[in-house]
Amino acid sequence: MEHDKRGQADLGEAALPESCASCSAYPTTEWACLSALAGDILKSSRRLTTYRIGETLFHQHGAPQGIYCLMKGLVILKRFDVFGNETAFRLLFPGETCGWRSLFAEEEHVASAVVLEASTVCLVPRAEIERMMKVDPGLARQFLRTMARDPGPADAILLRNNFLPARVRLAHLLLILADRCAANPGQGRLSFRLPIKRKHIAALIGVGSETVSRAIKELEDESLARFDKRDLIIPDVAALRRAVS
Amino acid sequence: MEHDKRGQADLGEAALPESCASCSAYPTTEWACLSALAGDILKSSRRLTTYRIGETLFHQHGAPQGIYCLMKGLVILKRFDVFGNETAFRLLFPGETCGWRSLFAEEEHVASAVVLEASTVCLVPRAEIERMMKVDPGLARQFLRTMARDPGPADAILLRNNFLPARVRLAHLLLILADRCAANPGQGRLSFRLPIKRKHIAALIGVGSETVSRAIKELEDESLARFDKRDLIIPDVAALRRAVS
DNA sequence: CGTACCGTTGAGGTGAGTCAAAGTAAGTGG
DNA sequence: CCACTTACTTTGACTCACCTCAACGGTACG
Repeated sequence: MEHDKRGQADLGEAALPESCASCSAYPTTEWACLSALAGDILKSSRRLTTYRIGETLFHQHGAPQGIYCLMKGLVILKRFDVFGNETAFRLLFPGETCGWRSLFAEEEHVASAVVLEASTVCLVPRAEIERMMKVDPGLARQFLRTMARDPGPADAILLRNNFLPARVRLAHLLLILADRCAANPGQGRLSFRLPIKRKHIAALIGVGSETVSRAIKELEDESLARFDKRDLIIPDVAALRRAVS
Repeated sequence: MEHDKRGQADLGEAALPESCASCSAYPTTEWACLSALAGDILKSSRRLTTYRIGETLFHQHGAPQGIYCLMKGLVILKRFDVFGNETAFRLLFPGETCGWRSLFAEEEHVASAVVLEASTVCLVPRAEIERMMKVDPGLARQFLRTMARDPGPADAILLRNNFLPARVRLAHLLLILADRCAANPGQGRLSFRLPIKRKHIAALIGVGSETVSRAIKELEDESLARFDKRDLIIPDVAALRRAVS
């Protein structure tokens, strides 16, 4: 029952693939279960787009167009409430898809998908998803699994829990990010580069960015982590995990 | 794109139904889409159980047994973290199902389902769900829709938002409950009986129960609501909604 | 008629928000 | 390549919302 490791694919400077099956993101996506027939629908219908930092795949309150498949880059899912507060609840790494929740709910988007790093994204239009599901009923099962495993809601319980102090929530986020970003996610020493800015960390754990600064200092004072700009060293993952549980 | 009204079915003192199709909860469940063939599987495999207050349908960390279909009563989904904090994120009303997330994720339960009112529940075993999905691919689509529309994550953004004061979060919860519990959910005056205790309100909006008491008084001071034990009167729903957005 | 739980109220402490300012990095254009 | 602008990060001082602990009345239930 361990976390699966989607989005670890190293896409490097892969050329734009001719077919989806040859895309480096393909094996970790839901499409990997498709038969050749449905695969052809996918290949011929997907629309490849590149996005620059700050652009959005879709906006809160917009109508769902299809499913977005991140080939390269980094995307954050965030939501603005009526008071102007900004809440982030998910990072999207290469090899992951987004946009499916509102598509299957047949409702407007409740979040915006904002590009944090220059990204290459394929959009699979909704009509073709319908067709593929008819051809391959397994695709629905696959998305059922994806949605059920969506870390968003589960993480929220750790990351946005009012009863947990900011320091602990930050630590949880670091552990989650380590799982994704560290070269060798083990139990001992571990170092990696944070993929996001302080303010995104703040939005993910539901505090102000000043509080993130202070929580970072606390972790450093306890020797649980060392920060140097975006570079992070966790001397002892097990110790960090113990400290927050 | 409005909220659908599952769980409004008035089950009264319905006798235990012979078949699922005649169950008062049936029309609002995912099973409603089943063909006669799959319906037979459902009918012959479901296991009906009655629960008393405080009993649980399933425990956090337990293995998923199947999907629970609430015929009568009230269930709360909550999660305990390592610090002993208790966080509730969903109320289950008659005609709704639960247990599907961990089932489809093939992971252990991340929450416990605790009975708040004496409840009548059918368990549909996982093996039969597999069989029904084979016979009726539409069932997978139906659960996709259910999961995508799960109000839990969406509500969490309103109810457990650190940036919103307790008073506002409480108001949001009242509006959500009004949608479910009020006889005539309209825009003007509205009254209904709260289905849950103060401490459950507290767990749902992520504050202590003392804070709930104080937030209640604040709403009363602003004449946005009047509480008398579990009985609630909202003089002007539109005004309340305006006050929190 | 106890016993236990629930709900309210009070007093006190504190974590984190807010505002403001300074330091630091990252772009931008000449 | 440097001056300049802009965005990001950190730090401090202050305030406040909410947590915690504690006490009390009300209610349910055996």
